[in-house]
Amino acid sequence: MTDFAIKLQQWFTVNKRELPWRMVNDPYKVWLSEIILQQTQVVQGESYYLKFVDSFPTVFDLASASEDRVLRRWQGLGYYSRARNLHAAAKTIVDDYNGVFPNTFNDIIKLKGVGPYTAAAIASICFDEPCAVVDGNVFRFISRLKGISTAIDSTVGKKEFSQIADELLDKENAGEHNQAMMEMGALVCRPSNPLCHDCPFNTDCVALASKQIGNLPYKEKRTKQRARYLHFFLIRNENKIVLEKRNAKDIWKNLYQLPLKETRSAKKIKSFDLRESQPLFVKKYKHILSHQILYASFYFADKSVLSQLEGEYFDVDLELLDDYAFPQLVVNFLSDVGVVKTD
DNA sequence: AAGACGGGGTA
DNA sequence: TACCCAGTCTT
Repeated sequence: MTDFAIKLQQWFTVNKRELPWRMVNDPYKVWLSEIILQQTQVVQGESYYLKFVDSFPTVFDLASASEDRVLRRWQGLGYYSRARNLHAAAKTIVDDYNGVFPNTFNDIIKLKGVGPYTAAAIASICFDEPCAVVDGNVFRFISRLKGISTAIDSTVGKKEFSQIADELLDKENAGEHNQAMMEMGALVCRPSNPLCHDCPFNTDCVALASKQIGNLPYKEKRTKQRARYLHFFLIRNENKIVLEKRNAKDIWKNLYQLPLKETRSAKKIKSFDLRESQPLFVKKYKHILSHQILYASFYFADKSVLSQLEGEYFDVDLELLDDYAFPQLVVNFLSDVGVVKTD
């Protein structure tokens, strides 16, 4: 065991957070937590984890549930392919593994939605396989500790950081070591205002000595956003409203929404002939996603507007809206006009 | 190799 | 604003 690994695990023993998925090393629950925490902070994912464990205590419960029910539990968390893949993988585990979670990195990574990070996390935490995890926390911690400015979003960077993580790994305690690496990145070696004064490695840190903390890790790509203009129609009759399901390869796949007309610009809706149904403007929202800025308008309308739209529409009783997963944008609107209560 | 994919938080 | 988050999949 290296001095680094000893110091790291001593720090972890004292400072680790009590998180619900750390109570037991049930691979089903560890898997669930890892999928939920992809690109998601612990504070945001924790309540979803508890909801999932409560709704689907075992992989059999998850596999036998409908996709609608799984997506509804995921509502508001984003990156919904995670939920769809989670559901598909649960079926694989039940059908191909008799419900017994695969126990090697090479089998685990075959599951839908499981990549190198998640496979290493599960294999090390649950099955003591010596695989080093490399997530955003580990990239940051290593790049600063070693003073490495290779882009973390490049192919060579991924290889380089992964190799260093392998060298640092305590192979006898891979699961604890990996969690300690990530916890360091999350609690001490934070993106901004890292706690270098309290860091057990501050005398070893290359970036700290060279005043490069603020410049590391280095990333070369920056995401570009495009604008979209969405016009939703709230069509209400009696105690029902009209919905449609999103099926396209696009954001929010397999979620539900109000009847939608998308236009190329903010003004195009004016050429959209709505006179007969006399829609009443209600509310505008600007909704920010990683790659898109959504300018959304919501209108009250009646059923005649549907003849001017293309889509498969159906009525749903207001009492049953809880069974459908909606994009957060739609949840915000329905909540603001009192059609639904927020959970 | 580069984009797409959500939503919330920080400075 | 810009960047980040216990990343993965598609093109």
